[in-house]
Amino acid sequence: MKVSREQMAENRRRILDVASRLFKDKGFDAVSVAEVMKAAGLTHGGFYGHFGSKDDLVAQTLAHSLAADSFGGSEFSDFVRSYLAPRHRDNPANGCPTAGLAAAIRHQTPAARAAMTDGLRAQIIRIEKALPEQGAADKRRAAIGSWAAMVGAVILARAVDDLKLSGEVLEQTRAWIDARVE
Amino acid sequence: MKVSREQMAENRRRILDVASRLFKDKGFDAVSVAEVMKAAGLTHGGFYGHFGSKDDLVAQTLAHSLAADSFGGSEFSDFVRSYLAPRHRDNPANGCPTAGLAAAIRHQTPAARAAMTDGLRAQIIRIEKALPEQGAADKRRAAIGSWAAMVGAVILARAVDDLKLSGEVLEQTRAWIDARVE
DNA sequence: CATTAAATATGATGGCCATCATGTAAATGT
DNA sequence: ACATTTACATGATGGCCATCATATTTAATG
Repeated sequence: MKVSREQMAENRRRILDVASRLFKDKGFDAVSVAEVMKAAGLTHGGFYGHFGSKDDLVAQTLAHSLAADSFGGSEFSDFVRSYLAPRHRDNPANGCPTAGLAAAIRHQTPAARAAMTDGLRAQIIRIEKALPEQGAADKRRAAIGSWAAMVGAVILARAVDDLKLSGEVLEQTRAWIDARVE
Repeated sequence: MKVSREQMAENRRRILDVASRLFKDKGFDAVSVAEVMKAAGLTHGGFYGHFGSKDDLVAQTLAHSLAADSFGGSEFSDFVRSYLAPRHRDNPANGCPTAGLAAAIRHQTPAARAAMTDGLRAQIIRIEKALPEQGAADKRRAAIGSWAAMVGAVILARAVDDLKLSGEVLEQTRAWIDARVE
């Protein structure tokens, strides 16, 4: 059945939101188009009215979710603390799309890689701005280095089986970044 | 046809080697059992004589490849330099299994996670030993922090579409780690 | 109100893949 | 040498999934 224009726009938004959470939670390959549509409260058939293909959904979902891949204007050290917290490690579905999906983007289409590229560029600039005063060159270096460490630490903490080791990775990385950025 | 005991052992080793390269290159999901066997010079049918399932292959491949996830006893800063080099970024198949596979391990079996856990523990200790003199607590912190940054930087550098940004991620992360570890 | 167009639903289709069943021939042990 | 075991090959099978074809229903239009 046909739905109103706004209903359709909302459906589309819901598909993207739901896809973002599912992809972050289970990975691109483990999520079927039908599963996304069902989670959005629709059936699989209507999917191709919104997106050209699953690859298209992946790319648009990335652009959609990376646009908000940010910290809420908080102090940098607070951002690091919450990013490297067990709560974030344990909730990939609601967490940072870079931590959840960056490694999988190598295997996606050029459009998806382009979305990731834009997202990374924006994130580096956001961190640069949030960093304590230093020279511009040092600032960029610290922004890139600390972001790499944050992303790497969350990925490692999520990969590991042992809660103690996992927590140590988060906490030591946090302290290590903090010491460098003070 | 049956083959000799040594032939069989060599076949098994070749399957693991080939699987390691393929998994790192294309990801667990994108590599089929048949593809692994073919790359090893065999047909798909014999697979289940060596491994109980594809999941079993994944777990054993991880244990196999993470056991060697090391630097050749070199100076730490040389290790960082070669790890964060374009050559490593551009050759996932021959590269570090942690950088290539850590993020995917969340979606694998407990046995795979256990292999990753052991691998990470060992790698942290290797780095601690290679680090310049400091207090033991500082050493562990620096080992974990710099390893997280290295893994994160390679993952980001590989995710991104723009060679300049990708190279900048590698080089700035290298410089950032170097400055902290001197 | 009647007509049209469009958004979803329902229901194929074809391909890929993990796994299994069975055949075959060579290696091993006696 | 022979019997037996066994590593591998060949050839199903069943399930899942992306995509498509077609039907249905209702918003949009005038």
